[in-house]
Amino acid sequence: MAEEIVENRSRASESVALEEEVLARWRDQDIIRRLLKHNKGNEYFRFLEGPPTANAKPGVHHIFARTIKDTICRYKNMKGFYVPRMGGWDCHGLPVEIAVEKQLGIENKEQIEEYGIEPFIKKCKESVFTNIDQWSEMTERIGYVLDLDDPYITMNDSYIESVWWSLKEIWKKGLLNEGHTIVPFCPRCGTSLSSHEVAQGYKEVEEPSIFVKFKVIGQENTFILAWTTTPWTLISNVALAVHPDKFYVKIKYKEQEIILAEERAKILMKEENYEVIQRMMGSDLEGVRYEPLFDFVKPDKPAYYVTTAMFVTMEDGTGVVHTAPAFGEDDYDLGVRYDLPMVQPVKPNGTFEDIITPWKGVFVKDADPSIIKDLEKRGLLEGIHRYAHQYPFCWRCDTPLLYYARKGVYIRMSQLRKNLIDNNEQINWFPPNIKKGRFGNFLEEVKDWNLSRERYWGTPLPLWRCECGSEHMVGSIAELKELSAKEVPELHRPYVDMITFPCKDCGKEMKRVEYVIDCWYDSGSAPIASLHYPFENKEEFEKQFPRDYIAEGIDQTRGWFYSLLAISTAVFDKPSYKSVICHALVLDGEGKKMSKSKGNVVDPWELFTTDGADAIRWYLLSSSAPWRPKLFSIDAMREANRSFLGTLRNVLGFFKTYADLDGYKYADAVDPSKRPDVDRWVLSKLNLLVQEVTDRMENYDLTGASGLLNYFVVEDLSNWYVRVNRRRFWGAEDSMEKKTAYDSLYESLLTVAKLIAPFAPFHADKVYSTLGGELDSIHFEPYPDADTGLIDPDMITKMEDLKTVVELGRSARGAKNMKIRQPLQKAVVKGPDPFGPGLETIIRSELNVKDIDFEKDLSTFFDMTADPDPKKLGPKLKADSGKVRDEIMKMDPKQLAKVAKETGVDVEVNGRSYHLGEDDFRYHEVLGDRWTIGGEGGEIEVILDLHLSEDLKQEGIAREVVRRIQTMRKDKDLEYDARITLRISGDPVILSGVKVFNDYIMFETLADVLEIVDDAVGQDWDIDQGKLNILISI
RNA sequence: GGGCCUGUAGCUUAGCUUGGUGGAGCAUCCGGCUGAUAACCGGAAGGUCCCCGGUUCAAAUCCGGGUUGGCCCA
Repeated sequence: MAEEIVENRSRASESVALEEEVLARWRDQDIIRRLLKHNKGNEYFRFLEGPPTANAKPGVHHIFARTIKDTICRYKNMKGFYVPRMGGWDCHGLPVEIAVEKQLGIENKEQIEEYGIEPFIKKCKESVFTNIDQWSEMTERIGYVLDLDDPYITMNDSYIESVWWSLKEIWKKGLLNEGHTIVPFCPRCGTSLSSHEVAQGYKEVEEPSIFVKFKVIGQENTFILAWTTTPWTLISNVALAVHPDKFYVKIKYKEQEIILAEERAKILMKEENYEVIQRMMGSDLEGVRYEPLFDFVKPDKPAYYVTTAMFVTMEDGTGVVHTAPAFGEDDYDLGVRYDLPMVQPVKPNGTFEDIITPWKGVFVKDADPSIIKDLEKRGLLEGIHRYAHQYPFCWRCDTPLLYYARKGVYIRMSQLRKNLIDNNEQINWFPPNIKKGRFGNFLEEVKDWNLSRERYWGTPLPLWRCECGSEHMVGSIAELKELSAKEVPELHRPYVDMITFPCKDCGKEMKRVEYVIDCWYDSGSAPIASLHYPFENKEEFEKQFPRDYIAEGIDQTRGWFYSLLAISTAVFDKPSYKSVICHALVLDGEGKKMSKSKGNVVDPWELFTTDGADAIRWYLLSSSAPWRPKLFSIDAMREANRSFLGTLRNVLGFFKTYADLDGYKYADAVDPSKRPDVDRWVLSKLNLLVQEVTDRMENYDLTGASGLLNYFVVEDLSNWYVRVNRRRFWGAEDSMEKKTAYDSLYESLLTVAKLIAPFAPFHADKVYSTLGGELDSIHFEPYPDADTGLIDPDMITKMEDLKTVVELGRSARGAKNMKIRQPLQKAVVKGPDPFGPGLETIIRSELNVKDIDFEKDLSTFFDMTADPDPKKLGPKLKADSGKVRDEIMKMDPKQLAKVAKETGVDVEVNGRSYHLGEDDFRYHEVLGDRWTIGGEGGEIEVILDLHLSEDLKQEGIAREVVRRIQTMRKDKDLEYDARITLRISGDPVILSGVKVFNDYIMFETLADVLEIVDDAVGQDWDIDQGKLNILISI
């Protein structure tokens, strides 16, 4: 076990050493910066980096995202495109504020104001880049080509200025409004929460839910029954809502007449007796007026009547929903539709206003029991139930959240719904189902975008307002300067709040509306603001819009993917990106989310020092499609490293070992048509690979491409081409065989290196430099083009058949326990046409046979056998059949078949004699004892001749001896080309083999002398054929 | 609570669009090969294709319900 770990380490550290060497070279030669300019002047491939927040450490999932981005961009760069890759940092937002609050030991807005906005945002600014060094180092270490020298930074004034410009564009189109929105609000912290924060705080709670009776005006003793889980909102009730298309009933119940939904009546009243007086549609109830439950607040608009709404469900309650527009989103929307008054008698700290005399100053939820009691006393309560449901709590202080109507500024995205959907049509989604599914569905129901945040650290909303109601949206720094005639030190709060200017309508002072904006708007503006458009880079912006490609986690569907599309639709009515890869999260080995509290987080830095970046990159891209969740297993990653990168390094090592010995340089390559069949095969496969990989890459199919590359490197190149051609590299003298082998292997390695360069940039560059690449880095090379003229489909088919033949031959040997080291005389192959002398050599050496025959019919190798057919014997012989059968089975089955066919068989049992004819037997074909078969019954069959002549036996011994000598050479760490002297003693049978194959043994083991002695004093060996002792000296 | 995705050998996964005897790799065991490779080759063993129901001559595959894990939303 311990050994295994050491092995894995050393294997992995080979990778790390290689990468560190390449990294050092990249640093020396400034490769990354040069790549950023590579192909400048050519056509653009327009990529956009989604800005991470640099105040948290990068994790494995960030490496995943960056690998996906980098691989596509590197590919396009090699394909000849100029690929600008500007880095970006997302700086604003509540998470930053919260981090600073923690640092300062404060936790609400009052405390921030006490501390001072100016020092507070200074702290925010500092905190933003807490971990920027880690991000930069990670980016460099994984080889992500990204411009970190000149990134876009969402908190810079130039960036903010472009954001302001876009907001003014939207404002000019009349798409920016102020109005109420219902927001989740923590009464204790005094702030609304972002949806992300709310999502963290859902808990299952059990609360009282009550059935309340609303007295109908103008109908004696008649009530509408409604249901609520928040009794405290009844004080703010202004309407009831019913479903327009459902049936409602008026029933007689306990001497009163009650109106509720028919479906609900059946469920709620099933144990009781009630009589239906009247049946009607919900829409029939619209406009019915009722008496308010409470009269603390006098509404300023008509209220207290029945409305209709589609959101009313029959899942629970009575099918009648009590409506308080100030305290629920559905309620609010309904209020807008019916122009209902907004009754809001609750203070921001969650207590009732003084006008609610009985409960003034009481926290609303605490007032519930007493409100219930009050209703009960007045006979308006019909029942109380315990009701369990999910309710949000403040994730920081555990206070139940309240939904409040708050004023806010929003973009009317609902008005742009059709544009969003049309623009989405032009986007190429990976995986494709996101387009119509998750994202498309979201667009179908898109809501207005609540842009405003009552916070401090964010892009300030550039809206100034005068008390006369006049508004002005500022679209640039220059405009602000001109209006105010003041210098603006920076665009953040509180500085920007101090800027005022006279109202053009009334001359009074205009003040900024003190919101900052949602930070998703910041990052969604990146295509515009990263270039400081339209103040600078107009031409560059036009060249880069829309972007060709972005890639982020699937959690960004309603985040960045949406904000990008929303802003470009609102400003330009165009999508801002054409293709997008949504990748899934990286989970731990058990499929659980990685989190610090679970302690299952994989530290990227550890992986960099143990396994290296290419291993992580390759594993993440090749294991499954990017949108499949990655169950990150270090073992699986090591396996990917071992099998792919390890094999590649090894093939390269093999090439280098012999190329150095022979002083081989790639020059004057032999024309492929003049190379051996096996070379033309590998070049066929290579060029096919180029074609197929390119096809996958063009379709953003990184996993498909990596699978093809893996197969070629491991199976075709290493396990087949190198394996079957090893001897061509060993030969001492220069030959055409050898030259072409080098040429073909060199070309294969170089092309493969270029193909994998986007995936495993370090290994690719190492292969390139080892092969003597001319440029400073492989990454400046063009991506290979397939030479389709070299693709020979017949050759590919032939080789597939040949491999099958070898496989079946080995299987045939295995069936009879015949070692491959023992040469056999003949293989007989059925199925394919002859392969030709070149390829047949491969079969001869792989199967260790002297001859190969191709036959159409193998029946001559089979003998006919027979056994009695029990179905025939039974009916004929009855009780004796078993005994007759036993008797016949004593005979040789081959002889039996012959006799049965010729004369029939006579048997005597218990004194009775029987004659069995030809038809009483079943016949079988069995292979003769001399042969062994692989693939019997298949399309291709291989038969091997097991007969061993004296010669073959002796050669078998010779090969055993060679094998032992080679093992000893290896153990002694001899140089590959070291010459040796051999002294061998042993059993006579062994020595006779050695004598006959003296020259062969010397040639194979690079021996200058081979002496047979009486008693060699080297190593003892015990092989199948006998014992021997071998002494090697130099 | 809702929407989307997901579940296949001990582990990682292919197959699902278009129904027809589930296929790899790793790990295990037996055997073989080896002067590039702790690699490789032959063989064995290992499956409730998450569960239940439906459609069908036939379901891993299509449909419905449930469930696991994930994401998004509430």
